[in-house]
Amino acid sequence: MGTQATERADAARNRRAVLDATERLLAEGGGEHVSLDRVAALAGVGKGTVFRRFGNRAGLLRALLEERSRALREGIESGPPPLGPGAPARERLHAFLDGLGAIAEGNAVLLSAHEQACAEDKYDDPSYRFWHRHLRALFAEERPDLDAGFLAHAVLAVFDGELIRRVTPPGDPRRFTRSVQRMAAAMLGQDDHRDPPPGT
Amino acid sequence: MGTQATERADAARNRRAVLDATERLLAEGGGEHVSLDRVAALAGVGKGTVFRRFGNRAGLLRALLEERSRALREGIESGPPPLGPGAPARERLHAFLDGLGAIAEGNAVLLSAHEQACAEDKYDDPSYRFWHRHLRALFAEERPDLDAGFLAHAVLAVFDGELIRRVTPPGDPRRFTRSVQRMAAAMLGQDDHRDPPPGT
DNA sequence: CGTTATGCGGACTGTCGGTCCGCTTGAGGG
DNA sequence: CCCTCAAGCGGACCGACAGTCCGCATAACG
Repeated sequence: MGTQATERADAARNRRAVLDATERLLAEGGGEHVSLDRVAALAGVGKGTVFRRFGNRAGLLRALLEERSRALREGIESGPPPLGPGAPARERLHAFLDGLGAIAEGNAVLLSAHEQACAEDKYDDPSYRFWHRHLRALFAEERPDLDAGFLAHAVLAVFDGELIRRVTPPGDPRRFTRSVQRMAAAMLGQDDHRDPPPGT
Repeated sequence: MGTQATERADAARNRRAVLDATERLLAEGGGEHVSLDRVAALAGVGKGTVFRRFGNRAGLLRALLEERSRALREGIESGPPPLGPGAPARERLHAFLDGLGAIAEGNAVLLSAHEQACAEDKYDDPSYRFWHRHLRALFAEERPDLDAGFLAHAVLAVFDGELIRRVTPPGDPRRFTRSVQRMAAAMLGQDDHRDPPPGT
């Protein structure tokens, strides 16, 4: 990704211009009227260029989303704990949801647009699969008795742009993230972030 | 709903024809190419008729969905326990998810199409709001310490047509429902469907 | 059977995602 | 410095679709 091995200078420039234009349109109007015509016009390139670079509408939005989440992905794979490997599953889960929640809260409109565009092949999206694998592994480690794969889908299902907008009151931008974290904790069991239960 | 106070006979006939045609198109091809042109053609009516009756694409799909879920809704409001009023929250929750899960499993394609069409005003849909209110009340009753409203959204978020298709293996059509029920039980706490905890 | 307003149909419009192909231009070798 | 040529560009073009509109048909009723 990023810059291809051999990418002509103008191609790279256009790539950025298109991405920036998309971002601006998303920020200005509601995400719904981000048509590819408009993106191309605002970026000052032809429509064909957009398609050659990103394949289709979904690809364009996905590229933007991946740009936003690359750091989180790398942090999970090889960063320091508690996000990266090494911390207990509960803490990694908390850290992961904190990071993903922040991205989602800051890009709710982009998220909606992407969901819309991806129709329903979003479950094949590499990013989705990565988050899902990670969550599944964490759940499986902590609660081998539950269906970790399903719980992972359930947690991700809540990352819906419109829902995030609805549950985020003005003046408390991290409320969504906290709700998700508490829900995930509830799924794992009562002992939220306290010591192990007294039953042992 | 149903039949308006004064509805001309041909109007009622067309209404049914359109609904049936939509159903057939949904069943045959994948839900994506259920264009209103096609629905009108198959129903043997003009396009204008479809729009006059249902307002728009989303309205058409919603009408079909409401038809499918009317019985469940009535059962919740005034049917016998455990679905209707009177049973403990845990049991009502289980019964509700059983009913809603059955509808969702049997109408996954319709569900996808509806999500697609509703873009993101699905949270204003009367049906959605009804399910949400019900769930929220049940959660609040059992776990007043958690954010019942958010949990209700989280449970409903999982009712996604494409997800249902993905997690439903051939030969186990109720697997999705069971997964949802177990997840909801986990949200409420360990004592799944057993007797009250020994702490009392 | 006459009257009327309710409902009908399908041509029409505007927009969008996506394709295609002739032209331009960056980049490297002579 | 210029020549070559493929990588890249742009925007005309296409088909499909949601939604509108208005002249016409007909159900309902006395």
